[in-house]
Amino acid sequence: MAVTIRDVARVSGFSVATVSRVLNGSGPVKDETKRRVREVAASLRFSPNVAARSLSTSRTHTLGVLLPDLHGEFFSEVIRGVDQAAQHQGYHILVSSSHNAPAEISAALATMLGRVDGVVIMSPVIDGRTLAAELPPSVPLVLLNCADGREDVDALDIDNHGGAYAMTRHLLALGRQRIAFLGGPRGNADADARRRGYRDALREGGITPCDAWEIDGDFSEGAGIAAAERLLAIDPRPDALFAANDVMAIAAMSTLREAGLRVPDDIAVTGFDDIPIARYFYPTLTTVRVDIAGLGARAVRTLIHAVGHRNEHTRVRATLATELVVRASCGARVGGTGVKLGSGGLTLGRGNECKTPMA
Amino acid sequence: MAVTIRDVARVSGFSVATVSRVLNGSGPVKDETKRRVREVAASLRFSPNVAARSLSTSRTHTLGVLLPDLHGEFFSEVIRGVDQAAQHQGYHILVSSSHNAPAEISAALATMLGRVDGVVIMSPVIDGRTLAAELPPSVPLVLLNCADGREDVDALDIDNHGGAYAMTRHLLALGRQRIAFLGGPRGNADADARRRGYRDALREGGITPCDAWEIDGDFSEGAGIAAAERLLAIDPRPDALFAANDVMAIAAMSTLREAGLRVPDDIAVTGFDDIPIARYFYPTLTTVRVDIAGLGARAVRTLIHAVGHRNEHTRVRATLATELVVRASCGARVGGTGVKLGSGGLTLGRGNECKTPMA
DNA sequence: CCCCGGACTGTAACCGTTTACATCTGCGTT
DNA sequence: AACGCAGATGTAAACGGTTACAGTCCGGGG
Repeated sequence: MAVTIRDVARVSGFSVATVSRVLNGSGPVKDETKRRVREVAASLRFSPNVAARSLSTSRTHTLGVLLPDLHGEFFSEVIRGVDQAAQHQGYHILVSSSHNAPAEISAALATMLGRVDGVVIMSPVIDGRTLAAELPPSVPLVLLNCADGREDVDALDIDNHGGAYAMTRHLLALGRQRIAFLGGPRGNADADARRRGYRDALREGGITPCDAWEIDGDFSEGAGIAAAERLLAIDPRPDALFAANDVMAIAAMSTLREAGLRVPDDIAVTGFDDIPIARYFYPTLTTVRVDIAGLGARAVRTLIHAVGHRNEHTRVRATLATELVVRASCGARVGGTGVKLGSGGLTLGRGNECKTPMA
Repeated sequence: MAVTIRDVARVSGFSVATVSRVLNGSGPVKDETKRRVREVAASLRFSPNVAARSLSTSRTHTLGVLLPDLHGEFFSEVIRGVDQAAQHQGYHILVSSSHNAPAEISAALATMLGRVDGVVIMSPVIDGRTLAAELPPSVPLVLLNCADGREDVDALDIDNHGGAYAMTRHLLALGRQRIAFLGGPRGNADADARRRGYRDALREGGITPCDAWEIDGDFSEGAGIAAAERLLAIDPRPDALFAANDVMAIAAMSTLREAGLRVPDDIAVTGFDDIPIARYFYPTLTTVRVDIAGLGARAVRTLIHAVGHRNEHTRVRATLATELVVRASCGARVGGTGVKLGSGGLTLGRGNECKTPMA
């Protein structure tokens, strides 16, 4: 039915080997022959059968992307970065989400196995060792935001600790004394690192972290609301709330305002991620910017490099910088007139880029 | 290197045909044989080679998803719905985005062609005929939110017109006289239908749509800001702004408040989409709810049905209902005390589900 | 003149499944 | 006893590429 390489060979008068060589640029072929073969291939609208090709080369030119979830802008940004980089290098991406339990990841990986040349896994809740063990060592793997990875797999994450540390220091510098923290789920690598950054900054500022100021959340709007309600009951009330992501910060801020508090006068509220909407909220949200799409793109570049080297490359372990974005919700008086709405805010700090190639 | 079906055959003492039959549940096989084969397959950790299988069956168990963009929650919701439904039916999804020009779509389709059993394309800016022509008629195709599709392809969209109509009627019912509309890009199917809904409702309310009240946007935050600034210069100033999506509505609302206007007292602002954050904004945003994930899921079900019937099925053409969600930003006094924050709002209207199976 | 090597091309063996067709049972019918 | 039939299994031919290996041709060095 479809036109095959044999048809091209027959019509052009050359053998399938020559046609293949022309189309793949492998082996020496006379210019005149190339021209003729290409001409015939084009006129027959020949397009090589992908399955046949990957059967004989055992390459799929496809990368797998496993995400825990797809809610919110965070994960779509990951995909965006991944897709852009993959497309740029001629790769396709197979996306699979809703994997939180090891068993689910394991099943997803199993069905992906022959379909992809490598896998990017983002899984803040499962440790890297467990994940790496699910995959044959020949399959390249890049871990994103994953705790406790093995040394023999590539791993990228963002500077959660540095970002949270900078934010907390910033609030302290503004004179806030009682800074509450609304965290993510315990055991989530991102959430835990942000919590540590918060605590370290407090201690450095001479304040002992206290349990009453730390509220557990789950990165959802609902958690933001619940946290705000709980905050209103604490006496003395904290004068700042640092939420581990923007979504919770925004929901909490709404709830606090609804209850009659002024933000930032009565209480400062800040977030983490810098989702696009953060700067359009009222008051505009002070937060920590994270280049999520950049993280995804970098993961793909790392993965394709690994694929090209048959997974026998030097492993990469890198932490991407985060950036403090100061807007109105923290109460900083930027330039004496407040923050111009719609601007990106003022960059006050920057995490460290640390890249450690492994031996 | 890897274990093949021949290994399983050899070890179990049966032929490859029998092994294949057992593993695929095709053809009659003695129970004892089944047991033995499964046992051996499991012990050897046999996993069939995907490429070989699709070479001989010409099925990939993979669906392609083409999106124009990946910014914002809208598209990630599409993917979420698609992924969920696909996973549920044992299919994988190949995602590709950033396709706005016909040439880009065409190229993306070409590289996808042998890798997928069917394609979902969301492309509000390119008409359905052009898209359908890019694909051989044997490849199942489902169009999402696409204008002017051919009758021989499945097409789903959402009731943009009905939603916009309901919103505009609602604003009129609240006594707003001068309702401005912030649209999407001209030529975008969603945007155009929402604009028509707005105009039709105005006319029905005895008001002649006027150009001065219609502002062109592009669904971005920047467009919301620009529109708000332009609105402030109009005399007499409109007493309501209906934006064609939530992102623009939120940005516009921020800008208007920044300029000293009270929302909704001085001007009502409403949106479209009901993104999760809409109910946490201050004031909470009145908008039109759209079940985007549901749209994606339905697209996949339709596509898999088409794949199963070799694309010789009865074509589906359906419009998914939208729902007016009344919160605070429109100035409605729900229950006399305002809208409870965090609630889903009050459902006042519902678009019509219309499903027209084609002959 | 012979031989060698490099450029070019062809033949055919793989890659690992599925499946049409053939074969071989055993059993019930006529 | 011959036959038909259905169930169980095996054989081998696809599927459509890539590529190792084997030519063939030609020019230059010995």
